[in-house]
Amino acid sequence: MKTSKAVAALAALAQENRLEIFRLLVQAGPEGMAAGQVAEKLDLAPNTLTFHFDRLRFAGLVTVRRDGRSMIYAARFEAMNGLVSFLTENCCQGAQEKCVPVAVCKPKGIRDEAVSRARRR
Amino acid sequence: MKTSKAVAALAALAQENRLEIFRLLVQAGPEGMAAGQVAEKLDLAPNTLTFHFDRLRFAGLVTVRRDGRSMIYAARFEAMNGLVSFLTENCCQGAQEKCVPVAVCKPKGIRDEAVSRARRR
DNA sequence: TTCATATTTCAGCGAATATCGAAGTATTTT
DNA sequence: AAAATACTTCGATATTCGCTGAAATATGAA
Repeated sequence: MKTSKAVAALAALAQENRLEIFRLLVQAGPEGMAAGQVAEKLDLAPNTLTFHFDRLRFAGLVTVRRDGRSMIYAARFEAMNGLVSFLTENCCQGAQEKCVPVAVCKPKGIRDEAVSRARRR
Repeated sequence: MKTSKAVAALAALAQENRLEIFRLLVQAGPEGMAAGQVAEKLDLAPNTLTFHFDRLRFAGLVTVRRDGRSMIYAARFEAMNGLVSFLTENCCQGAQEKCVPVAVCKPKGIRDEAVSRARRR
């Protein structure tokens, strides 16, 4: 992962509301959640929410799809794992048995391919 | 970990120079690095570097100690691991065998106590 | 078609951020 | 004590950020 990409992701998460949005999506899993549900759970104005979703999306941390009149947002687990491995890269100076540099989270429905792609970067 | 603490850490890392500083310290290990060495490696003005170190320190991501006329900065691995586990909290919806929620990195010289303290939060 | 629901776009404003140059402080060397 | 080294503090500035309110767009229901 490039530094600038990591900075974008960290900046996107470095805001109280956005961090909660992202964590909600992480816990919701790969199927995601409708924007309206998120708005309700976190008590945010719809336009504010759009603003935050845009930033998360631009940073590569979430995806969207339309379902009827709702927009379904979902966390991109590869991005999250990639960020974690970037942060912890070479953190153990040889004590490899104690380190878990990649593939921190692999929820149901996420195939191995995405994880190994993140590992390669 | 509280959300506001995580936001502070993410904000501290959400800047190109600071992220590189932190990664350098992570790779340097628990003994840390003198400010001057960091300045040289990353080609940063000393005052700018102080500004960034202050933010990392305030966010709980690094520690300092004086050694002669040098200031030695070191990454706080518990903080890093705590942040990672906060981000990935409950990310696997029951597929626990595939998840590594805490203690991602435990370098030489970091005792177990610090890791288990992070786990408790 | 008309209305209701779900979300996005736009303009604007106060607050926070990153960097720079100049001056200040602490520690070691001479 | 004076000079050099290693950082830190201060003041100023241009940029970015997060929120609000009003209006617009897209889809579904009546």
